[in-house]
Amino acid sequence: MTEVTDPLDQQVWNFVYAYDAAYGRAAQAVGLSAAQACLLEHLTGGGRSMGELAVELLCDASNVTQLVSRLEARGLVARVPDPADRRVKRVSITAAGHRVSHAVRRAFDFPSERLGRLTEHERRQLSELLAKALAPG
Amino acid sequence: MTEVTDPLDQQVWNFVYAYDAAYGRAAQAVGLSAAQACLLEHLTGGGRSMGELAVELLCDASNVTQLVSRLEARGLVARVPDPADRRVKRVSITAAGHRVSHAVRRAFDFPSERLGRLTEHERRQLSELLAKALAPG
DNA sequence: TATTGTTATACTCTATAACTATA
DNA sequence: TATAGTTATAGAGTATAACAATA
Repeated sequence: MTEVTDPLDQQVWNFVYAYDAAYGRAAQAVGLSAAQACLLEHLTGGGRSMGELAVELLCDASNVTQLVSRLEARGLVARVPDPADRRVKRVSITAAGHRVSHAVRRAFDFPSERLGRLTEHERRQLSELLAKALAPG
Repeated sequence: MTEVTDPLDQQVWNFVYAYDAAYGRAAQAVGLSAAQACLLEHLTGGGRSMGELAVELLCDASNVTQLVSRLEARGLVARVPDPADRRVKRVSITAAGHRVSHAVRRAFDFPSERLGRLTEHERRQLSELLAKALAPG
């Protein structure tokens, strides 16, 4: 039986495969799992509650509890009860967490090695194509 | 501290995030994990040895043993010793495995929902950009 | 002796259900 | 009573090291 796959679909698959592999290697080089690096990345834009993290990471709250606990044990994030509603825990990245997060970015060579091959014009083209594909609706 | 991220890098991150999430949902809809669906997908082009699968899936051979065992227990793949070298096990997809694999493809809506928004011209453009980014060397 | 694959083990990821604390 | 988060638990993904079978 022959599997008929659209050539572009296959290319996108390969692209995502390479991207994911590169990100996993970058996280591993710094001693993190991809899930841990991803959570840390989400905190670089500012603190989040546990529930917000669960929504952003598309996973269950109980999973966030464990991920945060492991990162907290390594001093990369801190959990602080929200004064306004003491059920809520605000998670923030520590200075050490920032250093590790930056190290992941430096080790993540996909953007520079792959996207860096494109000219400015090509990058703008790609940006417009991705925007159209991802647009809501 | 402000995180400065190139807009294209961010878009590519979002694109890959959406792609991975969509693939995970497609696999789950058929009762497979993403890793299992991925392994099955790799067999649709023909049989592989355990070692070949480990190389293609970028993981350890002991991991392939477990993934294949679970798929075999559900009748989706078959393990046959290679007559020429009886250390080697050839893994092939069964008829049931093909049906499940096709179901994953049908449930995987990212290509149609997202890439399908692009015109033929845009798809060709995207194909060329990805080819340039992924070219070996 | 070298190679292919498996087993034993351990850790992480992930979800469900039951629980605690707070609102 | 409802909500935020945790704990207990279980299944799956993953790797390392030790092992068996074959070459």
